Amino acid sequence: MNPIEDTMLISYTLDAGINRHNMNALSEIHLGHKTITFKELVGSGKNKLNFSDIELAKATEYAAEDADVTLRLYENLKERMNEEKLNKIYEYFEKPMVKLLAKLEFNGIKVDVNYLKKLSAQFEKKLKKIEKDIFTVAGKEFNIGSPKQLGEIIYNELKIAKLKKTRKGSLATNASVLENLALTGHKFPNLILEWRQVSKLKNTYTDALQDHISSKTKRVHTSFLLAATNTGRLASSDPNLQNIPIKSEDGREIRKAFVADKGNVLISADYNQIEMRILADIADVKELKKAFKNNEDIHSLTASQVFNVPIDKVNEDLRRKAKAINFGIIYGITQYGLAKQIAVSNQEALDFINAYFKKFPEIKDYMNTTIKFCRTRGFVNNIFGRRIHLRGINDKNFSVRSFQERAAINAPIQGSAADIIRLAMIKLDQIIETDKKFKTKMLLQIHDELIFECSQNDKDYVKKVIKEAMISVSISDYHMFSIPLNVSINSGLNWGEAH
DNA sequence: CCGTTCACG
DNA sequence: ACGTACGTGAACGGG
Repeated sequence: MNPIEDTMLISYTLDAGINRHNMNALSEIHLGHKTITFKELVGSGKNKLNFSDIELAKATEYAAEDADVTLRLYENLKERMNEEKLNKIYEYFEKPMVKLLAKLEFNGIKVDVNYLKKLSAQFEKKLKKIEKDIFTVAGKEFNIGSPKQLGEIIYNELKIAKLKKTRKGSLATNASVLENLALTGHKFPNLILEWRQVSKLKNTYTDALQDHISSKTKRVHTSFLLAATNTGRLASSDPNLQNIPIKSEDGREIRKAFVADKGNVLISADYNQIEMRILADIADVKELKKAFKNNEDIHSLTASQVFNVPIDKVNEDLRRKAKAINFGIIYGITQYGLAKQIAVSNQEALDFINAYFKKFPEIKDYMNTTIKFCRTRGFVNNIFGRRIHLRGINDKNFSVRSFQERAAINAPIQGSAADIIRLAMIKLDQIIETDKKFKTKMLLQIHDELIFECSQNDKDYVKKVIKEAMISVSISDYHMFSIPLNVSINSGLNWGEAH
């Protein structure tokens, strides 16, 4: 029995994709009452007061309104939730997360501050060096971090290629544009790309992370947001620990700064290709389901089907392309998107997509059915019955409508994966609270990955239990999976090593 | 405060 | 005829 209720989470369960879920917004929408905001109460800028300095009568009015509005919202939303039969989503997927995430936030994760400082200095040196080269090539000094100034140099001074503009009409200098410019043989674009990467790592990670270390615990404590995404995923902020680098060489170094306490290890447990598995399940894709049951390499299989070559003749390049197609499918593929991603012509991309749908016709059916359903109902469901609303699905603007259609295809897949890992977290939290032999702390969730910390001595048992729990959520009361789940699990003294 | 860019799944 | 692959948050520049 969990007696705590939360209007924000009820609203999220009912209206994800329609509203924001904070009390002020909900009050205006459902009660037609504009609340006193905290900002109005305490002021802003240099006149900003502390809550303790607010006149008692005013503080009372604010606090009483808060309580009144919350109760009225609860009565209002609870009714709708029961009528629409969404109470199970709220009870089983939302409510248990509140206390659980509080524990994750409270636990925090240790970072090696000296190591971060060393990395910062290293990046700084690298930046200075690249900066010098950039100014030499440009023939003058400018703010490399200003896309406006950079665009001027690229298109007006160096005249590397003809103008590319962003949606809003400014000069485009993003990575994909620069990569194309690099093909002209000019060295400038690659210098910028390198500078961008290193400055990103330094500013956003090695420098900023140090400011987030708690002086009390010497650890970093993120905030997990439970009602921020449309799909059921969590989000993380202050700092965001769900986008710590891993893809580049320099980036991976940053993961090593996340360390286990003395005598402990970090454990990382990843669902393998969970979204492709869910696609195979919801779209009932015979070939894919068979492949997952037989533990086959799914991207090689795709390559062999789409490019019509025997599976043992699939080379690295074909596999890479097939992998991009599989990702694209989950995002609601377009020929333009795929063409850009794997650097082929629009026609070739279209041919690949057509070949793909011919081999996996159930996927095309799933897409059509999902969009049709969404057009009439205004929302889609994931495998557990979570609802995601797509407000613009019938918009008369082609671009808006297409965007919503792709989101409608993606939402049940991404959202089912999000709810599967929620179940795993809830299950593991119960084990943590009840199994005296299972001594471990849950630290982070990164969409398809969980990070734990436990004693060196316990790690073998802990890993076994985690893996078993994550894999077995599939045979729960909520949904019978037609495909097995798989989990990779590793441990080490730091996050880089545990991955 | 918005737009651009880029880090992640 | 659209100029997009889905979902996020943070840093920075510039009005």
